[in-house]
Amino acid sequence: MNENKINQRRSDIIEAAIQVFSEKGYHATKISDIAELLKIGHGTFYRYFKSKFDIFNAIADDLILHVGQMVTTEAPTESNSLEDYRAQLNRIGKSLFDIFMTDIRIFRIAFYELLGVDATLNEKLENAIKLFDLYTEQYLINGVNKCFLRPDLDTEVIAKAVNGMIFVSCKAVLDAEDKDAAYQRWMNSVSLLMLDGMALRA
Amino acid sequence: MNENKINQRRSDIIEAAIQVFSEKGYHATKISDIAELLKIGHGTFYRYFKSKFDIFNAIADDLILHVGQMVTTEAPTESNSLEDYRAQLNRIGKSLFDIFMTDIRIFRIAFYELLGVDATLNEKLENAIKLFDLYTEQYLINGVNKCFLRPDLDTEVIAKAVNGMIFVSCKAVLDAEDKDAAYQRWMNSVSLLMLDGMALRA
Amino acid sequence: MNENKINQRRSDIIEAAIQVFSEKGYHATKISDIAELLKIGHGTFYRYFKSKFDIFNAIADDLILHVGQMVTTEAPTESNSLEDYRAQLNRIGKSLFDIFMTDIRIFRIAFYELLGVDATLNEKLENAIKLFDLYTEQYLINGVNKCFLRPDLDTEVIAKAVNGMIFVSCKAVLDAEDKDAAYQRWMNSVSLLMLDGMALRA
Amino acid sequence: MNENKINQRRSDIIEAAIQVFSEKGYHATKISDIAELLKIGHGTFYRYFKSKFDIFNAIADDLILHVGQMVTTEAPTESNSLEDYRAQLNRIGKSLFDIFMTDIRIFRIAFYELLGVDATLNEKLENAIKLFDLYTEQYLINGVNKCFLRPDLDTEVIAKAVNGMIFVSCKAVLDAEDKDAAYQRWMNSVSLLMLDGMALRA
DNA sequence: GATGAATGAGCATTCATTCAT
DNA sequence: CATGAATGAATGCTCATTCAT
Repeated sequence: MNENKINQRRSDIIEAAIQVFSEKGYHATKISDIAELLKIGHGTFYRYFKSKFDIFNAIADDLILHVGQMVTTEAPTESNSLEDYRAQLNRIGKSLFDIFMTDIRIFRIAFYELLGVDATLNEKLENAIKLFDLYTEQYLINGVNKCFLRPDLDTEVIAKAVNGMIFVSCKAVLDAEDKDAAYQRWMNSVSLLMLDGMALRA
Repeated sequence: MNENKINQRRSDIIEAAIQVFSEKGYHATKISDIAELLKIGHGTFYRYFKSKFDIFNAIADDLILHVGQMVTTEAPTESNSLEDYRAQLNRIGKSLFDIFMTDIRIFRIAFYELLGVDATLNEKLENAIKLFDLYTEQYLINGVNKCFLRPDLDTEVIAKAVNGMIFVSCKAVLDAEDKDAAYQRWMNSVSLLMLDGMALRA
Repeated sequence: MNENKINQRRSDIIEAAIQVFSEKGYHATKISDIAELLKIGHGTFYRYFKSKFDIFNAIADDLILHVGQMVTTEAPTESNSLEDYRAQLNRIGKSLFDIFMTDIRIFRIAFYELLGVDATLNEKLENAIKLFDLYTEQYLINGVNKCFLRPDLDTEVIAKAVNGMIFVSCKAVLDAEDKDAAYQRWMNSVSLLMLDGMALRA
Repeated sequence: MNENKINQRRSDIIEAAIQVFSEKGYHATKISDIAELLKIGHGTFYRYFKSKFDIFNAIADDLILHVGQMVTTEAPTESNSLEDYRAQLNRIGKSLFDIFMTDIRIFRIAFYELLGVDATLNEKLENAIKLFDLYTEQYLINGVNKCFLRPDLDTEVIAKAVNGMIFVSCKAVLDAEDKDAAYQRWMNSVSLLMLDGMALRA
């Protein structure tokens, strides 16, 4: 069997596994569920993955890889003005939404399942989040350096808070019926919160 | 055995269950783990709770109840100026931290375990969050009405975004060594983000 | 449940396990076979033994213990003449036959199953045999010292050869219909071989 | 593919199987282990042997055949004196050692694996041993008839006892570092035991 | 009420064997 | 003929739950 077919089958199994994991959760998912979905023998699963945990790990790694790639695409020091920054924020938000919107099920796994399955996975997710936090902080530091963000920002803490908002946004947009409209609403509000605050200014 | 003793034992079991669930997670927790911790027979467990799921549900209900109570303590319409509002924000934040700081294990369960165990529980948590979002929105609406918050706020979306930040904050503070210091840093940054934004103003 | 009942049940399971192992062999024995024989749930088995290997090990240890006890009962330096020695040989042979005759199935396990299941078990059996060889050698050395056995005996090798004969004898006697008669025949021949040899002397 | 090639491949597979069976034991040996050793597809195995059991049987048959051939090479009635007999004993012992020394792995299979795999195989081995016992008995009877062995020998029993010693010897020699030296020691002791006995004679 | 012995449904995983290519 | 992907029967083991004592 050629390389392509093997990879195809592997992908099919991952695809089916994502489906079942996102529907039933890790623990309630039986290998036979995944196999049945593909109409293959459940022994076949084990030709492609070592164990149930193995495939879950593979899915998690994929997810984390995607997020990592996304985050590194934009250079943190690129923007030189508040306007640049707003635009950049928009691009980042868009990419993140795109990643998850491609497959809502992945997001569901990331948030409903990744934690609590296994200490290793917890750590993996924590590290991914930490990485994401660091990148966000770079943007903030850049803004402070370029003098378009407040000089007294607690960048470490604010980076995490901002990312918290972003994750909530992702979830909300993905749960919305009209995702484009939701995306606009959230983007506007998040960017308002981040840059301008809610207080009415004279 | 009188009513009191029964309730005492029930509480003991819940206490032990919280301990074990937060350490091992729902699926890895065995009823016998809980029983052993209390030095009772594991058959006894079933005289107080119908099933493993039953007690987990009870814990979740408790948690959600606490959050609900906290939220309703403050009247959303109380503050009349930005200063009042800042103060109120601080009180709300404090209460929330207090709930979770009383028992970090509860928080761990809420975030690491509640999701993914069962669809019913997911829904319950979603509802609690929705409730919390609604309350937060009331504060925003009050601020808009009283003219100390921007009139064009998308209160529904912003409420959710703000709550997202708050949850991230709770996690961060609880994970910190010096929780009081962390609380101050986070409270300052979150309230800055909420009210003033990061942009440097001329 | 009191200690006695627990031990009783444990013994019952061992008894049933010996039965099934000796009939079907280790690998072909299913835990459920053992459980069915006792009309107990197969989960019950695991209350008394950690695993299939665990109980097999327990049986092996028992067997080895018995042999060890038997061997140490007779003092190797007791006999002072060829006549004493013949008598002692008879006693030793008798004990060994007794051990195995109590339960032919144990013997079958020792010879048909103990080897090849697991390296640890192989080693255990080898050690038991080595021990037995050493004891036998003590008897030979005593005989040489007391001058009723040839001074040029290669005691190490001969001890092993003698024990080889003894094991073959055990097997033969146990397989015989009339075990008492068979015992007599074998005992006579083995002791003749050991002490006098087959050659006709002038 | 011509007959020769087919037989060659069959032999190769048997050779590899002996290797793996003797290393891992029957049950722990996977068909794919054998195939991998030969760098052939494991499906190919089934073109030459019906099943895992089939090849094991073939190996066992081979082994038994070899022993049979060896035993029949020497005519039991050849020796006419004790001296002849001693010499013949040496030749027989030598051939037996040779068979097994050619391939220690075969011996390991014979002793560690043949028993306990399957009732049919057990019976086969028993028959081979029985055959060997019968031949040995012929030598004894010849010795009695030719009056160089005691007239009162229980030839049936003694044949078996002697063979027991011989098997133990084989094992010991094969396990020894210096096999030639070991062979000498064992041969001397066994032949002493057989013909002369251990007792010191005046 | 308390206990913990008994239970068996349930599931991950292995591997001999088949058969389409 | 050779291959190795696919298969699924088979089994050890866990643990929530029951119930006799």
